[in-house]
Order: sequence, then C-alpha cells, then structure tokens
Amino acid sequence: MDLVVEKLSRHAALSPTEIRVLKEAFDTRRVLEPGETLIAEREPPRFVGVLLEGMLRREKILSSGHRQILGLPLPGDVFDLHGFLLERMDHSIIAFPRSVVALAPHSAVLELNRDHPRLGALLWRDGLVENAIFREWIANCGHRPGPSRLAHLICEIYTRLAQVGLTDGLSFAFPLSQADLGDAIGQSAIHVNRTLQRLRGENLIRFIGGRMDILDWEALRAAAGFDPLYLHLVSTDRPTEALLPLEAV
Amino acid sequence: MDLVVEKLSRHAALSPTEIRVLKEAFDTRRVLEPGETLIAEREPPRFVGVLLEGMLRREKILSSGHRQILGLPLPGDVFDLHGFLLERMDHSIIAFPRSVVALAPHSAVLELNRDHPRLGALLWRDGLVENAIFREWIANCGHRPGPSRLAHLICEIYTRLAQVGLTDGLSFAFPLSQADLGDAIGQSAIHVNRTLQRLRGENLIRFIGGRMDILDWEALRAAAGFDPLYLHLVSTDRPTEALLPLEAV
DNA sequence: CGAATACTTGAGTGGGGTCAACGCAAGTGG
DNA sequence: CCACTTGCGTTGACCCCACTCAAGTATTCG
Repeated sequence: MDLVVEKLSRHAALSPTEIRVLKEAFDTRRVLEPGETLIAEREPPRFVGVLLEGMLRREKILSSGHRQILGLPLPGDVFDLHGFLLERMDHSIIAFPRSVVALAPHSAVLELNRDHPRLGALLWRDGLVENAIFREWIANCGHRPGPSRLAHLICEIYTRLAQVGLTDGLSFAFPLSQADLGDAIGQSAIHVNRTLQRLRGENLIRFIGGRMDILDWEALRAAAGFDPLYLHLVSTDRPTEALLPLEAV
Repeated sequence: MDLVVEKLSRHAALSPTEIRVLKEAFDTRRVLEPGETLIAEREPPRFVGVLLEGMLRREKILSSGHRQILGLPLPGDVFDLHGFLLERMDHSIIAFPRSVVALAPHSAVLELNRDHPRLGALLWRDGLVENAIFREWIANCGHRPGPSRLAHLICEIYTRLAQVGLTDGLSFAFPLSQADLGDAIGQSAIHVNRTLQRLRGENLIRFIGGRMDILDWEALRAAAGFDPLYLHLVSTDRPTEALLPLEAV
C-alpha cells in the first residue's frame, strides 16, 4: 500500500491517522491469476480496489461480438470507485499478468469519506484522473489519425508507469498482445502488427518479450500528438498552494 | 432546480434540509448564448454546474486539427464534478443552443459533502453515470461497426432525455448539425449524411429542423445494438432496498 | 514432441475519407 | 426588394486506409 500512500501524498500530505485509516479500509488482499476475471459485466460491484502489482483491463463485449478494452488500471490506481454507488457493473475487469489487488468494502469507503473527507477527496481525485483518461480514449478511438493511435497509447502507458516508478529509463514491462492492442485502440490485430513494424522501422520503439523500449521519445510523442495535460500529473508549474489544504474540508 | 431534485430523488428520498442545502449551493444562474464557451481547455475549473435548459457539448481539438466531441450534458445532468479536484480543464464545455446553467463554487460542494455526505454521494452518483457514458463512447468510436454508431447515439440521447421528461412520445429536440454528429462518433460529416439517409430510407427515423422522430424504436435499437445498462437507469428490477439508506452514511 | 497461442506476411476488398461542386434557407445591408 | 453572404445539407468521383481471409512461421507449454 505504500505505493498508493506515496501517490496520494503528492497532492496533499497525509496525516499518520489518515494513512492508518486508509490501510485499515483496504485490508483485504487478492491475487489474480493471468486472465482471471475480478468482476464481470452485470454483477453488482462489492468493493473498491487499488491495484498493487500487475496490470488490469476493463473490457466490454459488443453486440457485434467484438471486444473493446476501455481502460488499463496500473499499479497504484484506484478502481471501481466509479461503480461504488451503482447497482451493476457495465463492464468486466480482468487481470493481464498475475496481479495483486487490495480491496475495501463499500461501507468502509463511505465511512472513510464521512469521517475523513479530505482523504475521501484524494481517492476521488484519482478516480477523476481515470475519467479524464476515458475521455482521451474517446478521442484516440475517434478522430485521431490511424497511425497516431498506437503511439499515443504507448506514450500514455509509459508516462503513467513512470509516475509510480515502474519504468527503467525508457524501458518498461508491457504485457499486452497485439490482439489486446487492437481491441484497445479500435483496430484489427493485423493492422496493429503492421503499425508496430512501422514504428520499429522508424527506430521509435523496440517491443519484444512483453517489454517496450522507447528509442526516441520526442519523435514518438510527436507522432502521437501526445499532450500529458489530461493525465493531470503533479507538475512544478501548478499553483503553489496545496490542492487540498486542511482547512478546505 | 426542481428537475435536479426530482432526478436525484429517484435514488434516495431527499430531506427538506438536503433540498434547501442543494439549492443554496447552486445559487448562481448563467445564461449561455448559442456557441458560447462555458469554460475552455487549460483553464482552471472554478465551479460545479448543473444544466437546467438547453444542451452542452464537451469537446477537444486534437493535434491533427480535428475536433472530437467527448460528451453531451443534457438538462438535469451534473457536470464538472469531474474536474473539481483537478487543476486545469483538459477539454472545453460549449453550449449548443441557448442554455441555462446553475453553478456552485467548489468550496460549497466540499462543504456540502462534509456536512451532508449522503447528498454528496447522490451528486457523485450522477457523475459516475456520466463516466459510464464515457466508457460506452469509447466502444462507440472504437470497435462498433460503422452504421450502428449513429443509431447508438440517437438511442442514447432519446433514453436520457426521456428520463427527465424532455421527450414528446418518440420525438425530441436534437440541436446537432451533421458535422457535430460526425465529430461525436468519429466519422466525417459527409458519411453521417449518407448514414442518415439510410436510416431515413429504412423508416427508422425522421430528422428535420432540429427535431428527431424515432419511427421504429425496436428496429433502431437492434441496428444500434443498444443496451441501456450503462446508463444505470432506475429500473423496476433493481434491488428493493434503497440505494443509499440513511444509516449508510 | 504435438498443440496451442502469438506473430508475420500476402492478396483482395470495401468502408469511409477527401475534394469539389451545388442546392437551399436564413440573414444582412444597400 | 434584391444581391450578397454564410451555414448547412446533398451528391458524385476518386482513392486509400484498414479489414478480412488465408497461409505460414516462431514460440511457448503441457
């Protein structure tokens, strides 16, 4: 959970009490095997989670039979907050590689929000960033020119992993198959293959054995038209006052 | 504001105090002329809003110059909750026709959540439904077959408008141009035109003068592969216990 | 070592994009 | 009242991006 505490602390220092309350709420651990479903479409959500290790995907099967990947929770991300007031899941959450999650029952999160509203707001903030990512994916699957889409996804994953210290320079674990990539950006796996070859041919990336190496970040960023604004990272040029001063709530 | 009170009341009865607190928080009115920007990308969000009349669009200009519409807040919808903990807007919000919004400063919403957590949770719920809509739009712009996309958007708008009583049978105001429709579903305006003609030719819809008439709901729904699960409507088959009993928070 | 899965490559095709022109209605101003 | 403009919708011609089908090649795994 230290990963999560550190991530939340970037926006407002957590008191020892808040850290304790947070850890007590998310006291359940669950290990997911590769491909295991954490929760399926139409099931009632029973908990809020944070991913500690591995990688998850949100997915939905369309009436045409196609699969659409809706999002990729990474370690440190809070997920299912989106559903904790809703009756049923509108999509499934599935583990890519072996993953570890920490779970909190909804009642614990409601209590946490009631008794420590500032901590609740920080958890919400994390969920809000994911919503901004959803919106960016609409643009990525929509009007963004074809070849840029894949580059954009790579830029996003790299930037998000770097935020939680899970990159090694410009290299990082990337456990998606070409079919997965296609379902994430709304293209066929075969076309993803050809686009990958192009990115490789232009010496922008190397991608073998589940590991992605970015060889030319600036060129990749330009090809993607990637602007990290939507990730709402903590940056040095943001307003100097704390996001959530203690007196705010 | 009665529209909003009624909408929220569907999920848990509001006490007279909660209704008063809600109305006091959203005490500012603002009228937007057609095409007027409520808030632009990169600006710091200053308020939470609910739309009372008209229609808004969330949009983003991509590096390619293309415009992508990310969402369509309708009357009764809470918006910008998504941004009330974030430093800058990652997209713009613009009025389609003349629209009226009610605004609450962030401090009022933080206070509301602190002092009336159940009311805060109901507002959050509305935001969560919008997130589910974002996810569905990813699928709509992504892997959904072409002709279904337009039909799906029409089904969604109809269903959401019907929820707040803004439909007249199967007829409703629909102030989007074909260019807007294209930017919403990730297609060119010209192709939208041809798809519209097809839907008209099959006697599924009539669409003139900013008004949409659905002529054959079941056929349109089938063409779209539309399943309203993601709208998280209040339905008769949901769990009988109240979503947010008073003792929950 | 076979079986399954993932990746690669080629050939053929069609959906949807772009460009360009035109129709039509609603303003607008002389 | 008419000439001009502006915005939106419609239609045709052309073409390319990306999909599908199909076959072949690693690579992993029981």
